[in-house]
Amino acid sequence: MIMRDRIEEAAKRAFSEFGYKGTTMDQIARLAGVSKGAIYLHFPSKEALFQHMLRDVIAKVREAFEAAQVEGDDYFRNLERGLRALMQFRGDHAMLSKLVQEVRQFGTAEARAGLQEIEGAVVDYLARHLQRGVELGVVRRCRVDLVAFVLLRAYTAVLRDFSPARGPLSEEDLYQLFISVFVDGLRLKERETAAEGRPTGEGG
Amino acid sequence: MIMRDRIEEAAKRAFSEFGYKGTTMDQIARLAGVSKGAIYLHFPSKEALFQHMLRDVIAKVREAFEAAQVEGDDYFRNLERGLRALMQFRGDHAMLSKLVQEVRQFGTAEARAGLQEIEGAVVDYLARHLQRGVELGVVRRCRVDLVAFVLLRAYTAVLRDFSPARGPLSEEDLYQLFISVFVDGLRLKERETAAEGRPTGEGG
DNA sequence: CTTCTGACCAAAATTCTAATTTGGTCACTC
DNA sequence: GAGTGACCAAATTAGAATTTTGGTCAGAAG
Repeated sequence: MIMRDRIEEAAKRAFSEFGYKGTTMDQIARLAGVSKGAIYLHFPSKEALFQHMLRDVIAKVREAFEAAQVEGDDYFRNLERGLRALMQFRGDHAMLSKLVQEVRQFGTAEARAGLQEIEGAVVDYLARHLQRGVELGVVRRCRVDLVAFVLLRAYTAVLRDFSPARGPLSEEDLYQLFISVFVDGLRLKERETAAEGRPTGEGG
Repeated sequence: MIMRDRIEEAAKRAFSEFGYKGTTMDQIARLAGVSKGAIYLHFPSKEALFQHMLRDVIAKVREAFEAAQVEGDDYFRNLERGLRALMQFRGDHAMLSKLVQEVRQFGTAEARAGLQEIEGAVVDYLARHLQRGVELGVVRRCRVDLVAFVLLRAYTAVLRDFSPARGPLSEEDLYQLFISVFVDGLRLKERETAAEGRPTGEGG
């Protein structure tokens, strides 16, 4: 069983450095110090090996989210911290960021499908997290799958496309956005008017 | 000046049908019934002509948003109707949907830049709309540019990537998402607990 | 037997080159 | 001055030649 581990280790390194398309089975075999045929004793194809490695990534993503949770802290504070941890993870995890680059640069179908699979898993996980919030009575009843998807995409879009183009966002900016848009909602409640920092109530 | 109009009309038709890369200056000239040199009397390059046509699209997008507004109706109802109109517009407007397809299929740089320009203009427009809401006292104070960006991206993502993969969304689903996530916020307020449709307050 | 190897193959990707097409120009016509 | 279209360098395409790649399998190793 030591051989299988060596193959997985080599595959992880290769996919992380060269992406899906840029990695060859020969390369993995060489890196693992085994023959090419040996790989096929454990995995039926390059794509199967790749998808096996993706499962590792998915597990790690969850761990990153969970590691950001602080026991006893406010539900939404924890959720926001988790979302930020997910964003951080994308930059830190070599294989993930390589796949993102590969899709952008070459549009490799397998890499694209892989990222979609990861996103799907993360959305599922987030949805379950939200569902727990609903059952705890802190989150409004809603289509948690849809909300999870929107949260993830919103964070990704803001950090990837907004921030670089229109000036960087501080953690505080992001947290304020999260609270004011998603948590409290955009509608200004009557009783909040005075607290909004407007000195007088006179409106044009 | 009739000649310039003929050129613009031909350019619009050509870009709409063949995209940026697929359209040639000869083609536009033929379609407009003028010589190629004539085009260069009015536009310094293919790209300049293309960007001129984009300004038309941007104006039309705004009109589509405004046409969806109902005088006297609730601000957020109008906003949601406007967002849905923007989504509709993308599918209906030939040049816009062709550019989206071109970017997906070939990744043409000019088409990508064009779409970004349109998005930027729409976000600016939406941000001003939100700012008016803030001044009217119906929208919470916030970074309207960031919120406008998030709203547009959220709607696009849901309709383009969520809905096709996980079953279609009715207008009602979308409106509920909009209200519960963006307008009222995800946080369940104390007084709402009873109204949420849960018969008794007992929670496991 | 099972575990593993590496030469081998068809298919896919890449490279090289010739031929075509394209955006843009300009001497010329009207 | 407004408009034309032959013309050009540069970019794109076409397609054959070559290399690389995922996957196989007869046989070595244990």
